[in-house]
Amino acid sequence: MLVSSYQKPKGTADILPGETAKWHFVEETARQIFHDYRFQEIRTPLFEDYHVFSRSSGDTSDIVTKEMYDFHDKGDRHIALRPEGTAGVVRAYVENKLYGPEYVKPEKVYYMGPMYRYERPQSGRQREFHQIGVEAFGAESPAQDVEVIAMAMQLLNTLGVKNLKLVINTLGDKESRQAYQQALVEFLRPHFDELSADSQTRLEKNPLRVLDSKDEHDQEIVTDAPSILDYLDEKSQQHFDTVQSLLKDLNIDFVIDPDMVRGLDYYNHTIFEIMTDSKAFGGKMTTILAGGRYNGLVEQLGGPDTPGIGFGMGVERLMLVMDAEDVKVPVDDDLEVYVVGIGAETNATTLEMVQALRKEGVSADRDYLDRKAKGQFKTANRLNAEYVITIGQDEMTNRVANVKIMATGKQVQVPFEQIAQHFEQVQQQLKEAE
RNA sequence: GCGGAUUUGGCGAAGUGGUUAACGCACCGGAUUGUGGCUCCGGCACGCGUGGGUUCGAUUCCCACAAUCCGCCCCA
Repeated sequence: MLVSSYQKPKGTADILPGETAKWHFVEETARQIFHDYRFQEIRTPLFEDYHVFSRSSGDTSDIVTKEMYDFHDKGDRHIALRPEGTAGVVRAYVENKLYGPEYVKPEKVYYMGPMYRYERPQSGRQREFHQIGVEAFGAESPAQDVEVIAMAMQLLNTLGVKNLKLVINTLGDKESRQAYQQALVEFLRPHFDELSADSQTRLEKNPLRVLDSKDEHDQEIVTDAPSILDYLDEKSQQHFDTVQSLLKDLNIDFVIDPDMVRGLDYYNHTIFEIMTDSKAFGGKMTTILAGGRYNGLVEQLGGPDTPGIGFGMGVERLMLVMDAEDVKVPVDDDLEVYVVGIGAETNATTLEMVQALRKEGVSADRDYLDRKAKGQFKTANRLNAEYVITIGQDEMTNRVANVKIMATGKQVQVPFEQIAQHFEQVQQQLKEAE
């Protein structure tokens, strides 16, 4: 036997035929729900100019500084595989001038596909992974925030994920955020020496990140830190209040976590995460979907001042949860008819038979390995065939085949023509004869 | 980037410094020259992650590397 020396790249995964049904289920469910909310699909490149991500995500974010899967191509262009979906979509929105007056606003789009981050693989984390996400451009209204959140909740509910916890926060507008950041730095600076090394760095580069430090002592210090909620200007406060009241109107439960921040720098106003304590992650609260508002990002990437909001969901993580909760995925791999041919002379006839059945819309298959009748029946049984049609010398002569109902073992003779043209009638007759 | 564990056939899993690497499952064939189950019989690793080293001899000892899994950081 030839020993394969090839292995998939670290952190990637093959999605095999047995698993794709689950992917179809997730993707089709998402498409259907997005359709109902009037979001349309957008497809953008898997790679972009490096700066599309570095400028949008923030030069100090971890994604840019250590997780970007980037390289220089033969034309010495600095390319990066997309680490997340929003930046590329915004770039496409701007480049194709989807903000133009001929488009109905808001522009609502969704995407699904692979994302890339250069990091150590572990449970629920790969270098190539998949996200399903949405973006809505052009609406500043809190109702748009709530629509996006409600759609996310409906998606996860429909997919059978239990124990969902919606956590929201606001970062306010630019001014509010700056005022808060200043207050936070002033509060933290006296504690600088007590902070963990990581948080000391964060204080320099992105002070808000100190808030969600995992370090216990950091957490103690942060307990008394000022809250963003006390630094919102009137407009920001009003936006956040309206988001909350609309969520209540829709009976969507949520909690506010004023310490929640985001890994990407472009967010402002409403940010949210949907978490679950599924046993897939050892019962610890884990985020499977996250998003927020990013007013200003479109402008940052060269477009007109345009508000936006969206979310991204990690598909592999979602599926770990679905597995743990034993979500039943509809599988559509049932075989209706297996055609058994006996003897090499039946080769053409059995092929014609399966083709005729397929043209009727019946799923049909046959043997391709020159197996004997017994072997073919075993295969039909393994494939869970509903019917087996047997064709041998006599059948070819008389143009009448044996049709066997595998569940009962009952077998009847049916003319070729009837099978090839009206298999549905054959099925009907067999059922009535039961 | 740091730390831990693991790596024997398609899958699970024994095992030993020395002629043919258990066993189970799955699969293939036969008993039944045209019919699914059971049973019985037979077949199925030029090979024990990769590369070196020690040795008369290595899957078994040593070293390096890789991959996988898990944790930290961070995140979906």
